[in-house]
Amino acid sequence: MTARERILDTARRLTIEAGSVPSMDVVAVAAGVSKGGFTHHFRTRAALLAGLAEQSIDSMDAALDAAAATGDVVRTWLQISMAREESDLYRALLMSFSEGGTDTSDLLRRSGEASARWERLLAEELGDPVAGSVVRLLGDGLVMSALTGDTLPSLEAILGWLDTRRSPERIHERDRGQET
Amino acid sequence: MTARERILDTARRLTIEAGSVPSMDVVAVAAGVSKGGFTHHFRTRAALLAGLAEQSIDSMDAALDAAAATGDVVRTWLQISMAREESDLYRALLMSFSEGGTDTSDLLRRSGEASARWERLLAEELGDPVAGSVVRLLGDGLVMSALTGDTLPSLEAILGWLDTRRSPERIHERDRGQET
DNA sequence: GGGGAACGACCGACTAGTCGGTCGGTCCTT
DNA sequence: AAGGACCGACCGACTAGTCGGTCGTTCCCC
Repeated sequence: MTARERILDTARRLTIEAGSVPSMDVVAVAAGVSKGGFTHHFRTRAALLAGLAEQSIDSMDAALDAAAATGDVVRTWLQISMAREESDLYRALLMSFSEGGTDTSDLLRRSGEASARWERLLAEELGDPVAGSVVRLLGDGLVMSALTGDTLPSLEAILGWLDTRRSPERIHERDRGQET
Repeated sequence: MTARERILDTARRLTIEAGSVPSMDVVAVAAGVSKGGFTHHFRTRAALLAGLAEQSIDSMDAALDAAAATGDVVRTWLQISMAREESDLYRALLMSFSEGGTDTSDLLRRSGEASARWERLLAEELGDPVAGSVVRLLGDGLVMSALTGDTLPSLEAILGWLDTRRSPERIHERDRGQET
């Protein structure tokens, strides 16, 4: 495991634990690397944020692309959005992006592009652009409200509510599962 | 207008403009008050955040309570969630709450209680607890995703999508408007 | 009713610490 | 010996919070 990977993994873990991306010094110490060693791999804080974001977006892309093959995009999207770790990381990253100071405009842009990509997958599976937007926003809402520790409805309850929204033939198609 | 109100209003404006709650010094200068005068009214940063949160939650409570009288809770909730200023302020506040350091646990608690209150109003109007949760989360998602500047569906599109989800007699009831 | 004590509002310099970032240097590999 | 990986002391900007002090007002007692 290279030092860069070690730094990135440590930063990810600390971010999830703390709820916000820690300072460069803290990450460096926790990763067992000197300040100089840290800046050798991540010249600026924005570079660290970009690394974390790339890691996160890539894994989400992979999960949703795989789910698209079996018609499970909606379930996967909501499932990941409800996962504690993913929520904390994603929220902390978005928070850091809007911190004043370091230029994070292209991070926000890339994050927005990823959201649009995922929304497209959702819309395709649901056969309705508005439904795609709604479910995508629903996931973002799950991430957001995990912060205040609200009691959330179960994944199955949400999926059930969504299913009654769909036309009968689509429900039937879904019930047949992955045999298509 | 008292100095305290001036500080609070200035902090609110700067927060919306910057996307995050500015430092105490910045707020003090912008409000035309000295550092000492500032701390006289807000002893700690957490006190400032609490002031902003109270202001925000109170206005939301007032709007939704008024909407409940005319059966417009869902529309009002989504409308406010889509409003630029409200989104920016609400997001910035939640972000500040999870900043490490100052004790903001009761701020998060109060925010969570407010969310639960609003979700109850939504569920009552929709006649379904799961639908109430979903719409509440939808609003949170709108707030969240306003950060990345995504193109959002129109309010009418979302309301239309939600209406087809409701049972026929309820749609009819809604179409008759406020005459009940 | 006049003098002084007490009060709250406000001031601004100061502290102690954290932050992101820089830089000259060392070590190890090829 | 050359270059990438890594080291750690250092810098300046900024942060939240403290503290001693200055006003104008009010209230009380003689």
